Amino acid sequence: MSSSQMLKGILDGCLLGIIHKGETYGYEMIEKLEIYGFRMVSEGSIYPVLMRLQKDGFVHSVMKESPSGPKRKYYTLTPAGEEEYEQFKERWESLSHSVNRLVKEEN
Amino acid sequence: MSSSQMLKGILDGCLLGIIHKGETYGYEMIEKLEIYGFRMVSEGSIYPVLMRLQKDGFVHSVMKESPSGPKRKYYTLTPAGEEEYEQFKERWESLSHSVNRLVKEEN
DNA sequence: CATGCTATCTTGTATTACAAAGTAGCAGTT
DNA sequence: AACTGCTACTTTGTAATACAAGATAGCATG
Repeated sequence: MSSSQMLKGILDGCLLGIIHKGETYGYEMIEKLEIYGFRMVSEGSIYPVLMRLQKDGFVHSVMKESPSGPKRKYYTLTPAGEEEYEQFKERWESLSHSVNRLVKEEN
Repeated sequence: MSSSQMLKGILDGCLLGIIHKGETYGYEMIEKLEIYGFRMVSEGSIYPVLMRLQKDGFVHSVMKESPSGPKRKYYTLTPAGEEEYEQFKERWESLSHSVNRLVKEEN
């Protein structure tokens, strides 16, 4: 039972959420996740997720020049991605309420 | 991205929580999970978890007669199990706050 | 030209939820 | 007695997926 196991099935929804807030690229998403409090989400975790999201038609990507450094792959949500994000939020609401009822219940 | 993936790393903590509330057995835990709102957590999910928890020394089990039906394996938390449950709650707090910041943030 | 930061991708591994199937006890009905 | 359905636990195989580790490469600064 580790923290990383708890991320399963949540990470992809969180990435949809971050892209939903505005076009962004992989490397920057890692920094944003850290700001939200996610500890040590590594590149090896998110790049495969981004590719899966694209394969499933939830995101669209464009290569753009960086003002300094290598090119960046910027992601945006497709309509299907917006819909998927809405569904993720509902699933998260349901799950987190269940866990909180259990964990915070007095007795 | 399915609901079942979101359970990963959470189910074992929830089982610790249910046992923490009082001695109980596998079949009954499934019913209790349903009451808390967990949808369709099947036997094939929880029995392997219970065996892992026992192997790791977090729970102790005793076979007892049922007033009707086959014998039941009743579980209780060991001190290490109580400690593990406390740590799970902290990890859950941290993770759920991070996700909620992301998901509920206005922008 | 060497170092370090930025940026992406790939491979292999470990974890784990779950479907499916099996075993078996007991109660009530036919 | 045989059948049906509920209770109760176990095992096997599969699919999903987070992540470590490593590879590749552009750019800037000293």
